[in-house]
Order: sequence, then C-alpha cells, then structure tokens
Amino acid sequence: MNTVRTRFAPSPTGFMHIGNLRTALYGYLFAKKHNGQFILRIEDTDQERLVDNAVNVIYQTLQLAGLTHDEGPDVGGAYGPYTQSERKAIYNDYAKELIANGHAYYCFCEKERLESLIDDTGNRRYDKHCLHLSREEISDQLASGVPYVIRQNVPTSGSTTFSDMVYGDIIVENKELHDNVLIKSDGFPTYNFANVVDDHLMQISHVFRGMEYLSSTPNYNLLYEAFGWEIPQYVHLPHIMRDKHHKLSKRDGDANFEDFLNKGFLPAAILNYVALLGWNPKNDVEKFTLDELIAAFDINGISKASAIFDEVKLRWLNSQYIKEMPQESFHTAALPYYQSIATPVDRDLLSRLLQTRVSAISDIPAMTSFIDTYEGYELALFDHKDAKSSVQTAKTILPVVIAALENLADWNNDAIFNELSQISEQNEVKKKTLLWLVRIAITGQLSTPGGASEMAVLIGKDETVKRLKYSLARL
RNA sequence: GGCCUGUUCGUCUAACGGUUAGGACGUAAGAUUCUCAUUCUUGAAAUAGGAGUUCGAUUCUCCUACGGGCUACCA
Repeated sequence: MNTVRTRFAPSPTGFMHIGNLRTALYGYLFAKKHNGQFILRIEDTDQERLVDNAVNVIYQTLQLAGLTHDEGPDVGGAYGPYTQSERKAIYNDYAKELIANGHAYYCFCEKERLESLIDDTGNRRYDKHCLHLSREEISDQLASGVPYVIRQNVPTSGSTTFSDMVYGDIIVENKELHDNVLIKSDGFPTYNFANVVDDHLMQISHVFRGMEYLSSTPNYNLLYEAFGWEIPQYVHLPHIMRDKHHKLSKRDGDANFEDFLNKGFLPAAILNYVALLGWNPKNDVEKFTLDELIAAFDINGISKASAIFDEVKLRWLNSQYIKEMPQESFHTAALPYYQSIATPVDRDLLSRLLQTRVSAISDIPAMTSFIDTYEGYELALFDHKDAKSSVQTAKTILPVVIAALENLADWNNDAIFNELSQISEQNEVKKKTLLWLVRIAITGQLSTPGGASEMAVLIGKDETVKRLKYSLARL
C-alpha cells in the first residue's frame, strides 16, 4: 500500500464548525492509524468570503483538539504552498493543459445569456455554446480583454462510475453532469478544480469530506481522467444534524467548536463524542483517548445515515472526563468561574465538592449562586417526597438545629454531621429528612455543591446560623 | 422537477440470511448515599410500509412513503 496521506481543507470563513472538526478528526485518525501524514490546506479561493483571523482559528482549534498536522501553511512541507491563493498560477497552467487536450474550454458568456438558459423547471444547464467558438473568435475575445471563465467539457453520453469507501459504487449518467466552471473570471479556481489539482499534487491518497460532495464526484473523476492522474480513495461522511430536518449550522449559534468550549465542555470530550457520531468501534466502548481512537478507527465503522447531535449525551461524556481529571486540573479549570463569587469561601473545598457533581464546568455559577444571593428562595423546596420532608417538618425541627449548632464549638464537617445525626436520632426524624431540610434552609437551592454539613462548613458558622433563623422565620 | 443518497428504541448505534434484535445516553422503578449528585440493580422502549428471492429476512431485490444532499463564477 502506498503512503496514506489525508488532508483537512477548510475555508477560512469563521469559526470551526463541529462537522468540519469531525471531518478533520477522521482524516487525522485514518492517516495516523496507517502511519501516514495529515495535511492542512487552506482553501481561500473565494475572495469574497474571507474572514480576518479565520486561519488562526483553524490553527488554534487543531492544536486544542490535538490534531497536529504534518504539513501546512504554518509548518511547511514538501508540497507547498499550502494556501490555495498562493497557488493561483498552478491552477491556470493545469487549466490550459485541459484546454489543449479538449477537456476544457474558454467561455465568454455573459450573465444574461446564462440566465436565459434556465428551463421551465427552474434549472440551468450550460449549452456548451462557447465550446463551438472558432480558434479566431477565441483569440479575438482574449486579445480584447473580454472576461472569461474556463469550463470543464464533460461528455454528453456514457456514464461515469466512482467508488466511495462508505457509500460504495455509484454510477451517474454523463448527460446529468454540468460543464462546471474550473477557473473563475477573477482568475481564481473554483473549489472543485483546485481540489483535484491540489489533492493530486499533494499526493493525497484518501479524500475525507462531507457527503454534499457526493454529487460532484463524477466531475472530479472526469478531471482526473482528463489529466491521466490516479484517482484517490473517497470517504464521504454523513452529515451531523441539529434535528431531523436541519444540519447543525452556524446560524444556530452553537455549532462551533468554540461555542462548546465556552459551554464548559472539554476538548477531549467533544472530540470523543463527535468521533462516535457517524462512526462506531464495533464494540461497546464509549470513552476513547485520541490515541485509542487512532488504534480503533476503521472506515468500516462509518455509517451512511446522518446523525443528530445530542448535547445531553455530550454532557454525560463530559462529566466522565471531569471526574477523571486530577484535582488540581479541575481546580485550575474552575477558577475563572469563581471570579463572580463575592463572598470569600474555601475554593479548594468548593472544587473538591464540585468535581463530582458538575457535568460541564460552566455549570458552576448556577450551582454556587447561593453563596452570594440567597434570600427569597422557593419554600416549596422543603417539600420533597423521597426525603419525606415538608415545610411542616422544617418548622418543627429547625429550632432544635439552630440551638444545637449555635453552641457547637468545633466547626468542621465531622462535628456538624455528628451533631445533626444526633438530632435526627433524638427527635425521630430520618437523617435524610433532616439533612435535606438543613441543606435547603441554608442554601435555598435544589442542587448544591455538597450536602448539608459540607455547605455549612463552606459558608461558615455565623452565616449558617443566620440563614437557619432567616428560613425558620419565613415558614 | 431531475439526479444522488439515506431510513433499527426519543437519541447515538450493534447485529454484514438463522439472536429472546445487543449496548450507550436519556427515561421509569428500586438499593446505597450527607442533595434530585455519584455508584449499583431492574424495567419500558426500535427493524418506515408493501411486494418479492429464500427453508428462513433488520440483513438481498423492487416499489411506495418520508428525510437529506446536489442542481452557482460557494465550498
């Protein structure tokens, strides 16, 4: 087998879409699995859609995800340049070669004429008008500077077959194909053309891309054949959907890698989750490091149907990653979220408690808001079926708790817990009930970083007693 | 409209002619527990519909329905 070379070829149009990230991931995994190279190529041929700094976003994302490329604009390589706008002359030379051997031709048609070609079903198919121009007509037009494009000359009969490693063999009638534009009037190549030329020159062995390109693949093959080049292996990937009808899109504001980072998801968890969307390892393993993914990856496991992105499952996976983090790492990651907490509390304790109860780091503010703001919580929180707790039980037992804790000398977790346990025994209130009541009374929150005694330690004795009295007064 | 492509629990998916159709998330019930967290146990939950091929179809073929993609001087 020849060397495996895959490439990730994004357009620098903004943030990194999660679907693109998966495409990059699969290409990376496949290359590394086969000791090959993973190449980054920037496809900036659409000068109108360029976005400042977008290339840096691509570098940063790849780096955060751990998908290091062996060749690319920033790291160089033997097949550069790796930015398409710097390869303009190359494409034009190859387009001329195609014109010379009859597989492409100059087209001088104006927009108006093109639009007159629209048929009654609303479709447009170029009629090869300029293919029939005489040699003189062409050189006249070129000499007088008439704007032109270069079009692919596809056969009008026969059929083209291509093979995809995911979707299998696909046959398309050539008469269904269009004479696509190869070189635009601004001199830049179209995506379709630049791709073929670059994938060949960069010796890409396997082309990983979204399945939206399935329909244009016959045109690609015709191009490869016109050049006499070897056709790469195609690996078309199903889409990632937001729901049954919509692709996960930038418009929804949450389809970018960065958006998920901001929501408190770990890069490794995102990557792990996304790897499993549209691919399965043929066993029941759900959690993979990048290296494990490399070892397990196999094109056979790629599915044909599109997959709906489920953030709930991502949260679960992310929580698994959080639990496995070293304590210090979690603490460091959580620190920024403590900024907004005004009351001084033991942050190390907070981190220790939080780590097992948070599924995304960004959950922290909601879970800790009671530290600063507490008054006016819902009294209904006292009513809890499982804990057999109610406002009524709170009313009777809280005075006992206040009296006991007010006189407690040692303010630490064990002391508080023992004290509360005793109260529960002496007053025939279930421990679970009592702890529930106390926790609600001092936090006013359904979900807290820890249990009653832990929360009491966190906010301190004075505040605990103060809050217990406040709660009792409200009942 | 034409062409391409897809369809297994709510979701991600396994089973590449023979299984009580498996796993995971979520969900329900229960146990443990200093929270509804964690952990553990158990349960409910799917082959889009119809023809065929076959001793036997989730699996192969065809039709229908319903998705998605393409049909640009965007990628």
